[in-house]
Amino acid sequence: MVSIGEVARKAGVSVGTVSRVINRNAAVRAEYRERVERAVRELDYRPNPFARSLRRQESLTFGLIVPDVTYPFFAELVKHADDLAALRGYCIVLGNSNNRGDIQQRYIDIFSERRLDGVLLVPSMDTRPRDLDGSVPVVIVDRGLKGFPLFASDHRGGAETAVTYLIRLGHRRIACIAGPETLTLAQERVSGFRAALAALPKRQRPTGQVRFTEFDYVGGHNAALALLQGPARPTAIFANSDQQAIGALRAAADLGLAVPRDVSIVGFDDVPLATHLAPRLTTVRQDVRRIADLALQHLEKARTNGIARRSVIVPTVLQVRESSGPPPPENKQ
Amino acid sequence: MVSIGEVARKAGVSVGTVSRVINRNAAVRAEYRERVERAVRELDYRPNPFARSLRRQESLTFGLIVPDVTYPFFAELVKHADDLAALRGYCIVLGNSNNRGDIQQRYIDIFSERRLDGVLLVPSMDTRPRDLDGSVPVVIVDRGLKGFPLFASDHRGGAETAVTYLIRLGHRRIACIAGPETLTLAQERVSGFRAALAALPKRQRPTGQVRFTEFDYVGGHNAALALLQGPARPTAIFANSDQQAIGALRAAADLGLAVPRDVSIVGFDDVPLATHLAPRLTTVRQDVRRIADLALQHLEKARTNGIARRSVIVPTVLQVRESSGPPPPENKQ
DNA sequence: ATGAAAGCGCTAACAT
DNA sequence: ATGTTAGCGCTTTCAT
Repeated sequence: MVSIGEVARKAGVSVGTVSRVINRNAAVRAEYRERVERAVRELDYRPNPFARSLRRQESLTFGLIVPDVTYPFFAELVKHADDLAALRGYCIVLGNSNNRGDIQQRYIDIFSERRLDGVLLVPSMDTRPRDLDGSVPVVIVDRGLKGFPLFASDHRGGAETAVTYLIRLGHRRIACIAGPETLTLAQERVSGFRAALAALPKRQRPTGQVRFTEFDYVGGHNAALALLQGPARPTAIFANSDQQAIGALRAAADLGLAVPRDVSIVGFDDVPLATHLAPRLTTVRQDVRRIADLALQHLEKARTNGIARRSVIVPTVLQVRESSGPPPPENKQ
Repeated sequence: MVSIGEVARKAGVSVGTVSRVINRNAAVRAEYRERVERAVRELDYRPNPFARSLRRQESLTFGLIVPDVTYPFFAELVKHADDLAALRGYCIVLGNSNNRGDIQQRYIDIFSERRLDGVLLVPSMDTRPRDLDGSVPVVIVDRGLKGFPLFASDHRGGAETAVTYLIRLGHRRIACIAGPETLTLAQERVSGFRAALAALPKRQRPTGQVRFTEFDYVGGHNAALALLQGPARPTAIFANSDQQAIGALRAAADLGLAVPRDVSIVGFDDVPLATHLAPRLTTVRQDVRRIADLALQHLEKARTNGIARRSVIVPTVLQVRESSGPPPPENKQ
């Protein structure tokens, strides 16, 4: 590996000058600059990042901790974060917490030991990380820890819009498959769900059963099975993730129910898969890229300005597709 | 940030001794060791990783470049790689090449500039990376560049098994939705497909149309649409990814065809989603975790032994589920 | 077994 | 505008 000293010698200048040329931040005589650039090229010189980080106290690296990359929504988040970070000259090191608080904590520790410049944290369900105002700046993304500033979608508003849409369609028995009860994210979507129901006059107010469960396929499948086999079968299900919605689709198929003829299903996230199912999924679109961008931006400024003190809420958009429609005739009011 | 010097002072020993205690690789008098350990604890000392990397010439970090994390198979790979790397004390920095050769190349460059200890590369479709025997050890995973050593599944064998199974079921018009023609991976699966067909005596040899396309939902959807609307509609489709198979499922639904009654569909990968669709997907299971493990293991040894010279092939297992069955009666032979 | 000190490769402050 | 040099924090050799 060629060092800055060798470049300096070859170019016939001092290491200081070479450094100035490389970092383009100081005036260097044109002739020297060229000599240095040529030497760099000929020796194929790459500055040693460890030395630079040691000196500058920065790693040009962010950590990203997600509950599970194999959930399509998080995969999307990872993809955008990676892309946007690269645009800014940063790398992303990944931490897959597997929905476990202890693993999440381990990654926070590792990332702060490694002196990353910041961490994007999508908290896994069960634990509030200690040490959040420790050595590494942390920004919470997607789902809030109660009371912590957050970069996320308007979960409540998105849910309310979706359910209002179902009500307008004529549904009066609407169920909600929510996320794990411990997550504020789930609470917020449920509260949007309830708000939509509450908007109707009391006497025709729809009934709204809620089931809290995992955000994944299995959670949605089981919850929908229970709902659809229970008393007063709902004519519409509002699931809090597309994965749950897919599980619900599967449950409907299991029971010989057609979607949307017998039951309407609405999801949340609008992952790519949503448009490739039969039927295509009606769902609440989150602007993941924008969320990632804002969070990254914030992290980049964090060293100078300190960490976020206020939450940033990004709007969602309902995508109406085939999996929702009017309720069966006998249920119309 | 507390430095090793401060620890040494507090413990009343030299920095050398502190270093020896931290790295547990040298004999240190028990009394000193304890004094050092206490000082470390009380000061909450964490060795500076940049200084260590600078000295040791290692980063304890691997890069992982995938065509697209949002493809469930790659998400799975990333998850396992992350987990297994953490077990070994390594971190994974991600590079999402977006199926583009130029971005892939950019990540290879970035990763070697950053002096990562190794790179796991799942090549994107169109470009052979230059500089493969450059500064950073690279291991190719999943899909081969012609002539390069590779850690991957037995693509050919997996395909052959799947198609043989369809033939045994009685299918005689079997089509193959393959990956992009430029990938050896696709070629190998097609060759397995053809080998299975060729095993039958000439006069009853099934016809086997092949369509090369993207590995994603859209590719599968379009290919299946064309296949199912073409002359001599196949009674079974062997798709080269679960995503393609899902697209094919959608195509069948579009055309009012029931699966598996009118057409059987088989996928490849066995991503988690495969068991959560209606109908559940028959598919070829890849042992992603094992592949990731072997590749990582190899990378860890690479610095001493040099990079792989031979490919490692991991067996696959056919998972029979609901999306496949005997052909419609009128097609039985 | 331990301390002293060189040196990894760079940046930035200082002197000219 | 440029060269010289201290020092970032660690590991490791060398002496003892």
